[in-house]
Amino acid sequence: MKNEDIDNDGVNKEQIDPVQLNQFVPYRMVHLASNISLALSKIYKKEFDITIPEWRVLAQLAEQQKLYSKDIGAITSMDKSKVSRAVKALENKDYLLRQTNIKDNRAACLSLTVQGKTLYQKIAPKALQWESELISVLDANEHRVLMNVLDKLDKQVLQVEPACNQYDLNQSKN
Amino acid sequence: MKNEDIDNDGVNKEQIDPVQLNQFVPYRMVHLASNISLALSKIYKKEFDITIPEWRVLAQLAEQQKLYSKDIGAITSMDKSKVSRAVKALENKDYLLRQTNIKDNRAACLSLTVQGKTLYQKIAPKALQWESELISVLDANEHRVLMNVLDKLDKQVLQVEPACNQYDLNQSKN
DNA sequence: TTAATATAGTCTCATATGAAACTATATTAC
DNA sequence: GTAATATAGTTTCATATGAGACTATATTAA
Repeated sequence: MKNEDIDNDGVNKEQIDPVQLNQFVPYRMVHLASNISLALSKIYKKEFDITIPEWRVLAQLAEQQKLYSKDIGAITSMDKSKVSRAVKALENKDYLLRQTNIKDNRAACLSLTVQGKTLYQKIAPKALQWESELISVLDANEHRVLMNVLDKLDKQVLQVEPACNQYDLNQSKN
Repeated sequence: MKNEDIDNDGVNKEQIDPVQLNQFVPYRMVHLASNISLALSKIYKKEFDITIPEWRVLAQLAEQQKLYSKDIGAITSMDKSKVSRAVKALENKDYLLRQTNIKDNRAACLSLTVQGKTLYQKIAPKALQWESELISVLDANEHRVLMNVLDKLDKQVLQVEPACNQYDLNQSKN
């Protein structure tokens, strides 16, 4: 044990590292993402009256032309409820067309209407412009490292989680 | 105009850059943060039965000893409703003590109980261990750049947003 | 002192969410 | 063919959220 200091509540101090939230990567990532999400959602909402899930569906369909809800969920990492709601909302606004698959009546092939494509063409430049202003404070190296780090952490976050649920992590500490 | 291709819906293609979500920093950050948040919240919930807002309050009070709700909100970037709920929950579980400020009856000085400090000492090593496993895939340089990038983007995200709300960004494109 | 304003924190309300139940359809096993 | 199982997508339900109304208290202006 590092030292024997006991504070006036009888709790041993300095025994453990304090978690400084400001240097704690999970907090920093979640906090930044929340601000990014908030800023973009305001733009999407105010200027185009769509939500972020709707925007993701729109962007995927603009890129891929035709997709099933299932595929959109897989590509955008949104669960099927979220996709279902976003698709329904876009359809109600006439941005999206469903065509039931003749081979499988459960699934509907989704594509954008002309209005949907037009909307996308209005939003996409703003989204890219917003992103470019955001990352304008990074130099080329920082941007490159960031994208690489995001790739690595995306993979690693899926590896770390189950370990924590199944084993006592402190075992590996001693 | 780059070219004159018109697709069969009459929509001009290749006129605009497509937004590839996988290279779109906002999407990547939000997606990663969501997975991080989900993984950590499962651990906090399963092993300690607390939420992420409660964890943040706990961590701040462990670091600072005594704080007002207002300060915790400011430090952790949580709105007052969220702080209020987290404080109430921690108090109900006897992890936190409120002492009304004699000088100002509106505010309560918050501190951790012995149980609260003990809980923190159990969670903190797990949280740090989880983080260290997460970032174990980064080398020293990547980690350093990441922290620096997070600092820069934290500041910049607050700068970019209002501009988008007030001006047409496309103006600066031409 | 009294009125007007500001502040700390709680509560209400409308909305967003994921998990899981559910419907309808398709596929597989027999 | 029929039963059992799997799948696509919707809906329900319980929970988490932020905005803003609200309560109680404090401060400032007159």
